[in-house]
Amino acid sequence: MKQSYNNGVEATLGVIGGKWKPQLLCHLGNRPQRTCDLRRELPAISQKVLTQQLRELESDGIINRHISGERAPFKVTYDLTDLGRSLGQILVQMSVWGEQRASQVPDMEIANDHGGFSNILTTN
Amino acid sequence: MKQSYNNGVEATLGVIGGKWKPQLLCHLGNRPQRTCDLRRELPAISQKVLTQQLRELESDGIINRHISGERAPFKVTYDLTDLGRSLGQILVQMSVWGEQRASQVPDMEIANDHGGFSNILTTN
DNA sequence: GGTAGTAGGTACTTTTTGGTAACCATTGAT
DNA sequence: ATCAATGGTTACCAAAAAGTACCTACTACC
Repeated sequence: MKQSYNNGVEATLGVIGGKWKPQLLCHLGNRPQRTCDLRRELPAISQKVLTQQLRELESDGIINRHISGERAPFKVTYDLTDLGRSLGQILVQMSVWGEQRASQVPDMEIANDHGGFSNILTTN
Repeated sequence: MKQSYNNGVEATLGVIGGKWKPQLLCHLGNRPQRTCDLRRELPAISQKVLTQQLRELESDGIINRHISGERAPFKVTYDLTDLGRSLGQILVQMSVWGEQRASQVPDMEIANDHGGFSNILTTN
């Protein structure tokens, strides 16, 4: 089915808009990661949702999935594609804007800054 | 209730992430608009959701609401706050990224480009 | 043989979000 | 007197997103 957006911003939100995607992208922005690494770094995400969001990012061409080993236990690694890396600037700016805002609004907090994207900033 | 985000990107998505917010922000980025103007420009949005999203943007400090007239029919005008204008760059970049992506993915289209944000680009 | 680690799937439920339809109050125009 | 325009509100419903719980399959360890 052909998906239709009203503007570019929506199209972009369709890619980075999931609840966990920003954090996943950040961790993958640092370095390639295995599934179990991501689960350790984001203990609150369930397997189902993790797999789901990784599959979506993969089918959107943002990350690559590499499997090594023919029989279980498999070693599955994810990393950013070039397209994924091209989101870096946007994510950094959103991160900065959001952090600045959170620091000014008393009723808002950034819990455990998994994914400040400052790391991406240094590597881009 | 204190709202908590895991990182700045989520905090930003909390503000611009609604289904109609990017479009509303774009139209308001052009010039101040009345409720009925917005409804004419976005015929698909329902009254309820329009009011809802405008209220959220307002309570997030992104837009201002001005009422003129004491008795109905009121004249209600919305415009961007400084904070709202500070989102301009991010929205433009997201717009550009999304449009570029849509032009490369055959199964994706930008329907009726309400809110390309190129206008914001020129005024910022 | 039991347990933990690895990567994932499926069924079901809950929460969040968006949409429909009907309503209020007021004014001005026909 | 009735209707359209203006700017909402409310109760109810539907769809989307996320979460829970349990399942597979294989290996290595003790």
